[in-house]
Amino acid sequence: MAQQPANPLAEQVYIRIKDEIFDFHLLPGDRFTETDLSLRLGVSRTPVRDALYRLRREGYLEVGYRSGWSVVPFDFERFDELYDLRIMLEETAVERLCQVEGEQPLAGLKAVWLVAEDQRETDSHKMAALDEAFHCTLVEAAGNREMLRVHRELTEKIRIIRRLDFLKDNRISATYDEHAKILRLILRRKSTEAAILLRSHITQSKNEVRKITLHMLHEARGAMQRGSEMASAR
Amino acid sequence: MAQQPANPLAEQVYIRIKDEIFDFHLLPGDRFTETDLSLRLGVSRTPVRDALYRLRREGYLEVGYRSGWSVVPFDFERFDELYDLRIMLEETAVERLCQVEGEQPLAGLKAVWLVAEDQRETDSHKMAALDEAFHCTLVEAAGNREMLRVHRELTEKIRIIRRLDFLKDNRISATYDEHAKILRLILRRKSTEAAILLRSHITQSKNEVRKITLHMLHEARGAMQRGSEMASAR
DNA sequence: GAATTCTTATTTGTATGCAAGTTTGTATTT
DNA sequence: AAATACAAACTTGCATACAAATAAGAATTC
Repeated sequence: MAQQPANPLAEQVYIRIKDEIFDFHLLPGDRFTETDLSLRLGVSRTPVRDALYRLRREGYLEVGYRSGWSVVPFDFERFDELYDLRIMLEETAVERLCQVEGEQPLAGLKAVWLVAEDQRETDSHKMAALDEAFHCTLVEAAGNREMLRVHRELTEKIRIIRRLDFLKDNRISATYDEHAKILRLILRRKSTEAAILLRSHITQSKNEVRKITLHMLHEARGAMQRGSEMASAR
Repeated sequence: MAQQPANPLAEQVYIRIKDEIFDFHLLPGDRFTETDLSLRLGVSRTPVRDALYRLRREGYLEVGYRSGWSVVPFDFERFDELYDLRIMLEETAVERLCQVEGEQPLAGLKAVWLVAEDQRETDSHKMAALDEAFHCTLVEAAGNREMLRVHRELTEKIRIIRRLDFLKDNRISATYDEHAKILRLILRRKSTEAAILLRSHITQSKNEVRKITLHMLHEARGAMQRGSEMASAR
């Protein structure tokens, strides 16, 4: 019943390459060719090309005219701008949620974030996923599909550095506290306060990310790989 | 010196098909195949496919698994949501522009919009282009490239109906008046008033668009075609 | 006559072939 | 020894060939 994706192979290749970028197997600046990939993945160049061009349009890769592909280097200014866009989208979402009459569609969030301390998640990977889900749900509940689409794309693009944020565990508990506060404010329709808190919450993440240097990236690379080895070993 | 686009043929095909959609040569619901297009345009299926998949990702086309392509039908709710997204982006831009110290980078706009009545543009095509440029410039001047990118994509997506707005010529003079007011408010750093006026200005366009029925679309098709014939005949 | 099944033609997804242009390594020259 | 010129190998962009799945139509059955 689940309808087949448009071109299955290209989709798989897309996910695979993106994962390799996010797991820092493919590092910013790395160069490779279409033939490399098609041999390594065991498919022809056609689906590989489809996936590569998609990733190019999304800003992850660049291609030189007959001179190969490369992973685009990190651009921290761009991340800053994405965070600002994110603040704008989520603030708008929160304001709309506070104006909504009747029950707000945020029941799922309560079950995750309004829990006792010993119920909290500690794994940084899972925490990153929960954090994403929290913010996406806010935007989704606001009911504008285009804003949701933009927010989703944006979320994908900052995921690579957002994951690094949760490697410090004080960030995990801080996130729990702030999410809980924001959620309570929304449920009580304190629009302005919720928006202010949300803005400072995201700004904090943004500032944490600023501190991330290339040195930290390499440290993180190790952590990520150990993490995924552990994950795949169970 | 102008660097070659990544794949020239695919790019041309992309522009061509998009134009055909916007000029209502390809109507919502129309079906076609890759081979059709490749024969009609005289290129192979490869660049055609590249272009089609790009248009699909942008929401203009859909493809059935081994059963051909079709132009997606109009979704007026989606247009509404795009207009709301647009309001949010431009309001933010205006607020930022009012906070900027020193000279604002809006000199170009003054020359276009703060002119005597007899200097005003009357052609609906050119008017639509000027209107687009006005709003894009606002966002661009605010300095966030990601917001600008989203705004550009959005502008592309509503262009198809925005053009219809200026077929009524009272909309042209109203637009001139409102743009002039907004611009003056920004230059005088009246942030709140500028934002309010901008919001109502865009909302008006949004409401005009709501009135557009499929019947109007067909009328407009004639006008568009006559327009482009006249344009190409001189 | 209507519904159903099977066959055939159509359509996209994937693989491969070819050509134009770039890069890289080598040989030659100064 | 350094720089330059040249050639061969690569790399992408586009075209074409093939395969799998779908849709449409004809034949058949009730």
